[in-house]
Amino acid sequence: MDTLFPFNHELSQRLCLPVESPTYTDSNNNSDSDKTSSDDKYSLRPRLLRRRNAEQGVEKVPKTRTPKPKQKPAPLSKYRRKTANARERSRMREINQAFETLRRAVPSIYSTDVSTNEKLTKITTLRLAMKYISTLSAALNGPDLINSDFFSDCSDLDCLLLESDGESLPLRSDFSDNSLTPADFAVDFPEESLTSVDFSPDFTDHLSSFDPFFSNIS
DNA sequence: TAGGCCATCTGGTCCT
DNA sequence: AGGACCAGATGGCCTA
Repeated sequence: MDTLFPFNHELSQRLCLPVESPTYTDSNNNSDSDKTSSDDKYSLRPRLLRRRNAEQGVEKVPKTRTPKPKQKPAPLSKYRRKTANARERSRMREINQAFETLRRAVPSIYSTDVSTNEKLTKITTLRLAMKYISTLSAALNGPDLINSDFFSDCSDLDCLLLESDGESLPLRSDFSDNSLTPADFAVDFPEESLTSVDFSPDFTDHLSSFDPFFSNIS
């Protein structure tokens, strides 16, 4: 079994720590030694952490009396586990509904891959939305810019995604004047919610030529 | 068959 | 104490 923990074993020997042999239980039987949290798997043991911090010059935290080891809380009862799972499912459902709304909010010509009729993945949706918002913001700052961005430069989805990696999108600066809110781009919002944006008729026509969504804004 | 995407379960942590 | 949120693990489905 030690072979599964060569790192721990070697480390213990180097640091003259007592070697602990891990014990295993199945996931439904949470014994005290069944500590499979990310802490145990990915962080260093406290003593090793202190040593490394000292080597790196990290300010030493005054040692306080070590509290008694925390009692591991008992696993949830079957009932509470079930209700927690149900809540988690409904939380994920809400997130997915929000993704669906976002899919509809990005220009419809990009909301499906024409060749396969597949819906956008979550990550693709986010990237496209970032790009879309960025482009619209740029357009609001100067309508001339719109000709050189989202709608005309890229003729295919791959091109858009390459440009939508989120690395170079000036979103923060775009929204610094508070003239736009994310709600302004959501198709599910009533027209009244769009009043914070001052769209001139000419500019609205200009945008409508790219996306019918803007024909509703006047 | 490998890799991507997704839903679900689960345990940990934080907050009220 | 219980709920919300998060991230890891896992397995299913689909496509190249």
